[in-house]
Amino acid sequence: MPELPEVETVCRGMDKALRGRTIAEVHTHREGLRAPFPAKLAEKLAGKQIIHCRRRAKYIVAELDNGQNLVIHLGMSGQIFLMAPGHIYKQRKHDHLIMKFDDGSQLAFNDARRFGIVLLLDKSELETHPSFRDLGPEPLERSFTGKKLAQLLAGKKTDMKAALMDQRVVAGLGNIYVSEALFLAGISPKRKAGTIKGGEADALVSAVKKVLNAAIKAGGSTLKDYRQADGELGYFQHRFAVYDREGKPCPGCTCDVKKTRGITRIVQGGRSSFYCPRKQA
DNA sequence: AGTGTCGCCTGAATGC
DNA sequence: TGCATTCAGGCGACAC
Repeated sequence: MPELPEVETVCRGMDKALRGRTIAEVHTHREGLRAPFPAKLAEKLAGKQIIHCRRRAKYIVAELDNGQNLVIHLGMSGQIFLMAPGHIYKQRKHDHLIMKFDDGSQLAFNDARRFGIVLLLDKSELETHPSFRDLGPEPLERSFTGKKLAQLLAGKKTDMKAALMDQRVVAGLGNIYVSEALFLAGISPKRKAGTIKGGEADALVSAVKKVLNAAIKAGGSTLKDYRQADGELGYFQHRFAVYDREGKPCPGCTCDVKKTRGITRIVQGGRSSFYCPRKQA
């Protein structure tokens, strides 16, 4: 379940390992994932140099020296394995795309559930492609303020859970960090989105930035030795306040959890939300 | 246009 | 032990 912090961590690892590298060979082991791989992907990538790797929403964007961009979305279960030069590559189950580089580095895109996607886009398409066109603001940018969020939520009848999951409102949040941010801001996932404004909007934006930055920091510390061994990127240990903690006390809890039953799980739009009904109004 | 629901896919966890 | 069922969820497709 890679969300913004996990994708950011993967991008940083890829950038460090692959910036300036030239793609030597590409192999695909099936037709595609959620969508077919771009036609003649291996041919189109061979010989191109990677200028840098960056993130937009939950997409990894590797800019190539011909103006094209290799775009990877990890979906639900996608993982990137980076292997240092000299590492003997052993194919794992669900390794769907392999890239080899001029210095002997290798990258494997592994995705058990195949919800991931691979695109090859021109620079201009990073604005116009359906996957990018409607994306909302990056939550960690300065321009993402309480005022901005309140504008985006104005008039919305959906609940806050759905609103923050909507990539058109803000880009990069998923099920985990929506629960975490709403808890930190003291806002119920059931609140109608259009009612969030002023101080609450400010608090929510601060909470979003705080949970994302903390998670990125946690991910960064796991990156240290990523080029050793198999170089798995994308998942790291991170302690959550409410996510997947049904029935447990929330941080700073003073309740009698036996009576209050602690953190509550509800289903919204077919997805679990975790929250504290006593702290989140 | 905005909102809500479904299905894609596999593996881990759970139930009988 | 083994088989079946449930659940996880990003996101596009679709219905209303």
